[in-house]
Amino acid sequence: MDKSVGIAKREEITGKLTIKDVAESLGVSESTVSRAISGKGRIGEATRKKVFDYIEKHNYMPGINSNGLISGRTHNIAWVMPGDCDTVEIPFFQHCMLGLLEVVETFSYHLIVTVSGWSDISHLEHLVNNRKVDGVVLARTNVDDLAIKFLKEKGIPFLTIGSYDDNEVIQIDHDHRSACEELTSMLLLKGYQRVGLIGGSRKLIVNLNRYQGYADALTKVGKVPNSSLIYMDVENYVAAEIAVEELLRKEVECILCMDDAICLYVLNKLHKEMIEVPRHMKVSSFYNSNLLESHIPAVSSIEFDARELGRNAGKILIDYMEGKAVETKNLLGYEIGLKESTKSN
Amino acid sequence: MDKSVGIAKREEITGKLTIKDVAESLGVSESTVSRAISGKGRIGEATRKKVFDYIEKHNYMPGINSNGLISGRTHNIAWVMPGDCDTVEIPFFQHCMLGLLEVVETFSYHLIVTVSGWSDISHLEHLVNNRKVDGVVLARTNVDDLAIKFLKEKGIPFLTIGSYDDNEVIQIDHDHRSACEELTSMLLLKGYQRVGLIGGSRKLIVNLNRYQGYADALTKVGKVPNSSLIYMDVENYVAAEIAVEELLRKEVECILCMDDAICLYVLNKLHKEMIEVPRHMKVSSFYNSNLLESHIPAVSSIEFDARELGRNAGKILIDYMEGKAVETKNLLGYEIGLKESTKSN
DNA sequence: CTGAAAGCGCTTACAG
DNA sequence: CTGAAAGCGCTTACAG
Repeated sequence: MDKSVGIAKREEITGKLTIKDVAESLGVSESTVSRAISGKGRIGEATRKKVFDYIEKHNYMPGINSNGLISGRTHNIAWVMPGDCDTVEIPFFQHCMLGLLEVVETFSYHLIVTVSGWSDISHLEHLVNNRKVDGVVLARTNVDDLAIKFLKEKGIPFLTIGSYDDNEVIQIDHDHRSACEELTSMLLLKGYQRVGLIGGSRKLIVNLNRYQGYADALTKVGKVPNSSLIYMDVENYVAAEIAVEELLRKEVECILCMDDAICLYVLNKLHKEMIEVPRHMKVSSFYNSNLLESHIPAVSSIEFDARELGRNAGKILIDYMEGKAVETKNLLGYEIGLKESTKSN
Repeated sequence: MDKSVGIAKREEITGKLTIKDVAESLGVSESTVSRAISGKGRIGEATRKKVFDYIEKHNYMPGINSNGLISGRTHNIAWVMPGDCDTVEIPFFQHCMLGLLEVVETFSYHLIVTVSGWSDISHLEHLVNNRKVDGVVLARTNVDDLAIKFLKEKGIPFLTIGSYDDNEVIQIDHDHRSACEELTSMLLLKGYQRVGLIGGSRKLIVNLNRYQGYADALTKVGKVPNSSLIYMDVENYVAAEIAVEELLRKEVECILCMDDAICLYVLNKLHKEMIEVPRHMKVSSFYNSNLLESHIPAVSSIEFDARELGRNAGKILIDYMEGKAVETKNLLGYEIGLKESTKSN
């Protein structure tokens, strides 16, 4: 077998055709070529065809930079993900991005990805300050979000995936609060009296909303959230394990998990403790990623369409950038999937 | 509660500061300002400071388009994912992209994402033809890859994640062939005589490589791959179910799955059939995503570092774009994780 | 319908 | 050390 290893070195820069070259070769003016290509302004059909044939044959392509210089636009949109996203968020962001990409590309925009941290938004700043983008989509909203503050100050069009308590910022989100309320209510209705909650970081607004939904459901039936059954800021297996141990001791009948990563921890811990689901403990998740896709028993959870969310986000932002009036608060629906894991005995 | 809904409409375009404005306000020439900012050419320290103070205070930022016009570069790199990527690939691509992003941003490039399909590479074409990018990274290699053909023809620097049988294309990949060979060999060594293989699409080069590795291992011990125990192009649950049924009938002792999505299907089917793993059947995967992360029993598989792959990809491409000589074939290592699912009884 | 000219915001030899 | 001028590749009034 020939296992020769190759070495590549870049030689010349491909000599790119300019509008001037085309004009000269064709014996017309640059303006004419420009008009032929853009289709703007009056232009003779014959000339038009001549130009088209030529650029087709010689593979002329307009330089985006020149156009950008003139229009002052880049036709780029930034997609800003958290750099520290965890297991559950990865597929969510990916689907969301794919949906966003779909509509953004339909409108001839391109998508520049970047990451930002809790306290470090330097990449976003670079992108915005260097005017590399016309608009920005934030993939997540945090409490006291630096990126939002920065973007507001800059006055650049932007939209957040996730809610934010500011009527001036354009935002789109699934209705986590209602969804969690509804799911919790259903469980309460099934007669489960003692329901524990294990949730993630309270720096994420989505978790705050999920908590609210849970609390709303309790309030509706005249209960008050019992803080001794609530564990927030659970972000790793150990924390989840401890929460489960304590909830077990407190003899809850059902454990609500704020997302699938937590739910996975919980299910593993219960398995370890030989607690059978749903026979001895009901379990439900507030977010349906693919993590639990094939878990046996199937886990009850709320189903959201991340891709559709991304599509909507793109549409709204582009509308806004093009001067249309858009609503600042946009909420998308969900579905509740009651499965095996919460079945009554 | 105040539930007023907001409406946003974009008003004026923020009046952006140009180098001319700065020059006039400071009573110096544009060239001077330019030199102060770029640091190129001789410039008085006093002037330099004056300019810096001013742009700091008034928040002047250079227009990327102008610079691009002059340099002919965009400082953008394209990240091209398949639009149809499945469950296993999503976290892989995400991690890979994050690694790529890391190094690309270090070198002051930005990353433009786009998708391409089997037969539709129009978005990539648009990006390249409009000179929006200086280089391209292909996230996956297909058999008869249209994108590769297109990029070669264009002469734009690019790199593929995944192998490709062409010594001219710069490529980086995990060593799937060796990895699969090694894992298969280990299983063979454990004494499993009849080993079945269930694999995905043969249009993906990675699957071809994995198959090769499996075949290599058999060859090494003087066996020939038994085609009746090999099921390729298995891309959904039904196909996997059929494959498992047949392998069961053929009394294999062990099932090798080419990736975690297939493996998940297989495990589910075995569970349905009440076949216990590893007691009655050994199961192993050739790729370790997070899909099986918490499966009980833990599943043997090969572990790759997608993020590191992305980082390396970025470094190599940038080196190449900057005129350095780079190897065209780059292979990364892996680890074999033997777990519960392949334990002998 | 087409051309000459000015200009988008910046950089970079070329003179001072 | 600094300025005036030309130019990057294109578009768009303004004349013809």
